[in-house]
Amino acid sequence: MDNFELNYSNFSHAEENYVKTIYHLSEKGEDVSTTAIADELKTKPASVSDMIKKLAQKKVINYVKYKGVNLTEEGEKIALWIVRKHRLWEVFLVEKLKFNWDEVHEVAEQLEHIKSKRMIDQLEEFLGFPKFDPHGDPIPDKEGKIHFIPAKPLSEAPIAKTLKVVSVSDGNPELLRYLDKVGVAIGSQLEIVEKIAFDDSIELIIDDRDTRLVSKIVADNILVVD
Amino acid sequence: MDNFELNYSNFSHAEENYVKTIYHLSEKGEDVSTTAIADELKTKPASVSDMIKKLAQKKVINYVKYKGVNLTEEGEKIALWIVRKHRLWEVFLVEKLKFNWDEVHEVAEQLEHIKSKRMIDQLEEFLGFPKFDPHGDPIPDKEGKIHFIPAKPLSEAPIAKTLKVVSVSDGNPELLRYLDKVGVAIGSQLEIVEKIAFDDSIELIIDDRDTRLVSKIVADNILVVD
DNA sequence: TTATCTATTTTATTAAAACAAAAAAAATCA
DNA sequence: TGATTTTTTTTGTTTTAATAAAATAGATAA
Repeated sequence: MDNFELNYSNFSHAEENYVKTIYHLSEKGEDVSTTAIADELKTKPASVSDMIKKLAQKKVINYVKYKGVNLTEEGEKIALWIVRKHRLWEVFLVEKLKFNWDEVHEVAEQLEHIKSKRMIDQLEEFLGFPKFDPHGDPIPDKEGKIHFIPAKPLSEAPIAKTLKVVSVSDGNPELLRYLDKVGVAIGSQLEIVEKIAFDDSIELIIDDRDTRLVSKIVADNILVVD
Repeated sequence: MDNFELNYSNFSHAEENYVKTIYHLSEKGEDVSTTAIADELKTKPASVSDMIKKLAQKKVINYVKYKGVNLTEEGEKIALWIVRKHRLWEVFLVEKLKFNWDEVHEVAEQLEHIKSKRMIDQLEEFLGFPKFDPHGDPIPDKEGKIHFIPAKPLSEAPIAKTLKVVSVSDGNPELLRYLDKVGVAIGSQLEIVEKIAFDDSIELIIDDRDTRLVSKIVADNILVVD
């Protein structure tokens, strides 16, 4: 409580990455499998099995052999603390250092491991207490609270309604550059004209101007509200 | 030349710390001993012996058994690149995040290992191309050039002359807090009134106002020009 | 100049995090 | 259900960076 980070300074770089990955993978609610973690971290299931045991001992995950893992309350706190750092640094890179939104992820992956609660709280103030990162993802506050926007993927949104883009998947720079090209940004207005049943691609109007066809995979990675 | 950092991304955290330490220890000109490195890095001579061999293989140091080490040209470039990062981050922490000069070292030690030339060059621009860090140490430019000010320790400065503080040793937070208390900062004017031969302490006037007695060890860590 | 002391290096271990190969459990399919 | 496939775990190695203890080189002193 007092010093949010002191408690977490026993965690190595690698451990932090596992906790963060498990956090992201369990956003769907289910237990996370060994292979899912291995794929995400570009490592092998054997390595994951090992690390999982260690993290279970440290009480940051619940682990039942062969059944997958999920974060404990403590584990979630740690994950949110890392996510907070990651997203605040992303804002800094875009707002202050003129990075494009497709260029920040890799550097933020490094910066998120810097240990200094003081620095992050000051950074947040310096940035004017932003609520979202450059991709529209919410930034946990200093107590680790995070406010989710109830958005859905464009691929599941209703037809012929005015939609607003609230966030896009941040992991893939190519997607972000593609969105730049077609003029989709956070806050853009979209309207679905037609869903092509054959391949689930979507024809839409962007900001009442351009008509575009986007593939299902693109539509999956754009979150909208109506 | 093109990407200053890409060439250096083969270096681990630990290796970078060794190179940086050897750089600082060899500022006096002589070869650096195994024990000196071990003391500085709070590790054991046996560990240093191991690492030294690896760094010599990587051609960043010249190493003759039992005779100590010094940096090659390549090694010096790497050291200067790390120093550049460290000092720019220190400026950021003080100027933008309101850290005091005694609070920045530890965090900068972490930040200096972040690999992104782009970020550092942008950071430098964002900070207005500062030439010195908060302790008065010069910041290497993007080509790794560094401009030393020909200063000497207060303990070796002449008596009864107007002196200007150009830098102070950054490693010790307690010294920095002490200097805050007695009103010595970068740019302060000092005049030595008397050198006490018995213990080499120095009586001086600070900014034409306060008279103070400082110990030799303090005077060793304040660099001045006249 | 030999003996002693100190600094350095070598050797053998340890811990973290990874991997491949083998073994075991769970899931799927026929 | 039983057989096969897939997933997960175990076992045994590897690499990096550290350590302690032992061996050796260099410096110092008698």
